[in-house]
Amino acid sequence: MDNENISSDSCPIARSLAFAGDAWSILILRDAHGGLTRFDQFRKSLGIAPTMLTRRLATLTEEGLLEKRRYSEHPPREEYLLTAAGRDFLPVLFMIGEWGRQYRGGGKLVRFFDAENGTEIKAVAVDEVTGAKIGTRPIRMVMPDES
Amino acid sequence: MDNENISSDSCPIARSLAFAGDAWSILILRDAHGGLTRFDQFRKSLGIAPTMLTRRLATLTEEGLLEKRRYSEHPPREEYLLTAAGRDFLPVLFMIGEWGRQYRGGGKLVRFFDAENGTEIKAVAVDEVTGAKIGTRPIRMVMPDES
DNA sequence: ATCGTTAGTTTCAATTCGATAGTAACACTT
DNA sequence: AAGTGTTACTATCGAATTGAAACTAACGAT
Repeated sequence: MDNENISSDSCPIARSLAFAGDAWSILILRDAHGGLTRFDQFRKSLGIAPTMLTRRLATLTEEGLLEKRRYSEHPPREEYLLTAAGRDFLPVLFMIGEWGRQYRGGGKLVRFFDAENGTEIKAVAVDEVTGAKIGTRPIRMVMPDES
Repeated sequence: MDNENISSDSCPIARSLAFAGDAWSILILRDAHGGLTRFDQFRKSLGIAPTMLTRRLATLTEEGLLEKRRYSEHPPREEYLLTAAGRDFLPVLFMIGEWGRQYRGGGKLVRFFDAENGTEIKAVAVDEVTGAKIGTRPIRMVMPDES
């Protein structure tokens, strides 16, 4: 998909997708948010081929969503921790999840609760300024000028 | 990525990704939200190979995010319109965009404004119940029981 | 000394992707 | 009437990516 050109695109969605535009990366991020840090934990959780996992972890690390930390010198062992950029991906995960819950919700699904007051979390995207749900008010798109 | 098994997964994220887990699909959805409806509009906007586009449009249609509508009988011509499920994908697009804006924001970016009051839209994900931003409060995950 | 664990690499076949060219069904122009 | 343009594709084929399986390195435990 020629990620080089897309990264210089003026669309922030395209730019995000240039690195995390595949399902494995997003699933790795999901698991990282769930607390997994190690190669084998990801491998077992995802059933991913080790070649894929190596490459995806490397990309996510290069792109600054994960960072490698050595947790043992002998033998040398690394674990992968979320960076701030990786943690800030959580809202994306929740919105993807919310869509899936609504439109692919058959059978049993994992559920998330607010740990403090016990209510089930229902993620919605709102405009921080108006407080309105995204999609409920007309939107005007402004292209950057060429200057 | 064996979408069959993943669709029966208990994770709503995995289920969403089983169909829209590739960058082209998401970009098509983005353009559909931007008002594009026809094959050639998508092709030119995305620079996608027609083979890919045919396949992606077919998948998105099968999965119920787009619907095909005949807009001309002679010659037979179809256009692709967003369904309710497709429109409800907008929050996902906005959150992906917001992440890109924050972490891949160099250079000029498209911007979105509330058409009514002119303020720039800043999409944030919140828990509809508590009103708190997603990620600012501890979360408890509950697996579905096996019964 | 052998087994198990962790984090990979190597190899290779199968699938998918992307680019290019071609097709079908018309409308429009000359 | 013939040629050109538009739209929505399909066909073909080489290149790149993916997935499965086996193997390796560096230990620690028994």
